[in-house]
Amino acid sequence: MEALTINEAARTSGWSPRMLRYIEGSGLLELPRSPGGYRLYGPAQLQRLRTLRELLARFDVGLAELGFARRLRGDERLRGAVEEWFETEPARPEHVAAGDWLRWEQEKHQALIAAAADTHDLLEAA
Amino acid sequence: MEALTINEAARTSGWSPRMLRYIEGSGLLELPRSPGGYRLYGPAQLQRLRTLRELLARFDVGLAELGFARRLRGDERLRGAVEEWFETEPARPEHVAAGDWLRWEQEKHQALIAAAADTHDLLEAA
DNA sequence: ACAACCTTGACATATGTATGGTAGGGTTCG
DNA sequence: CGAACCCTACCATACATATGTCAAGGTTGT
Repeated sequence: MEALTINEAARTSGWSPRMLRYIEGSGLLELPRSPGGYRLYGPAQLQRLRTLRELLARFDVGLAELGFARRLRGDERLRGAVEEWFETEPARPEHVAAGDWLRWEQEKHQALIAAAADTHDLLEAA
Repeated sequence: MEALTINEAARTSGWSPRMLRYIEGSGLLELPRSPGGYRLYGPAQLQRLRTLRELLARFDVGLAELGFARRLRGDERLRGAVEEWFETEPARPEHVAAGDWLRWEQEKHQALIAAAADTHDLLEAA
């Protein structure tokens, strides 16, 4: 046996066996299995588990959040949508006159104008 | 009044007033306030709220996850650490001999070698 | 074969996320 | 001024995350 089984891996990685299974289930770590189905932890996996621990502790991040980061990396469209959302400048220049405000906003992202129609109405009514 | 107050914004954005406050608190949306402290929703904010809704629904993402994406964008070091973690190739080439396996791993990321010492011992003992 | 270890699945709990209320007290604006 | 609306601060709930533990049954290695 060249690789460690789950309890040995737990001792050397700092995670509990329970969490090692949980982490695998979360998709953050792929593990080879023995013919009988035992999870096998080699140096590569152990290293990842240790750095994972360090990473989560150092930045106070959760496994779920890392899972989302993973999604972001893998899903081009998700990443694009998120990027686009953040890129939309939320700051309103103070020197824009109240009357020009709406137009100024609408000119920024034509693709989003449609949904803004009712807002326009509501604003007019106010 | 050129901007909407929270209940009006709720009606046009699809979020409940409660959630509008929650979203502001989550840091995903900054809002100007009236002199008396009322949250003010202009077209920019309303647009963002609508696209936010769309984004979360379309990809089944939560506000907390978006919050993490925000952190990733803003925190260079976090992003680097996460990137590095994911970049570490978890795949082990099958043609690496058992004896060379550890060395092969260790050569990959020198900064991480220290923590691997006990693993080495455990592996030797096995 | 047998002791020691692993697997999956289920139950349990503490904390966090996402929402909805309510109460006491200020703000707006006609 | 007064009705209508907003604010902050709680309480409450349903589901998710993170973890522990236990039971019934299969795997390993000597």
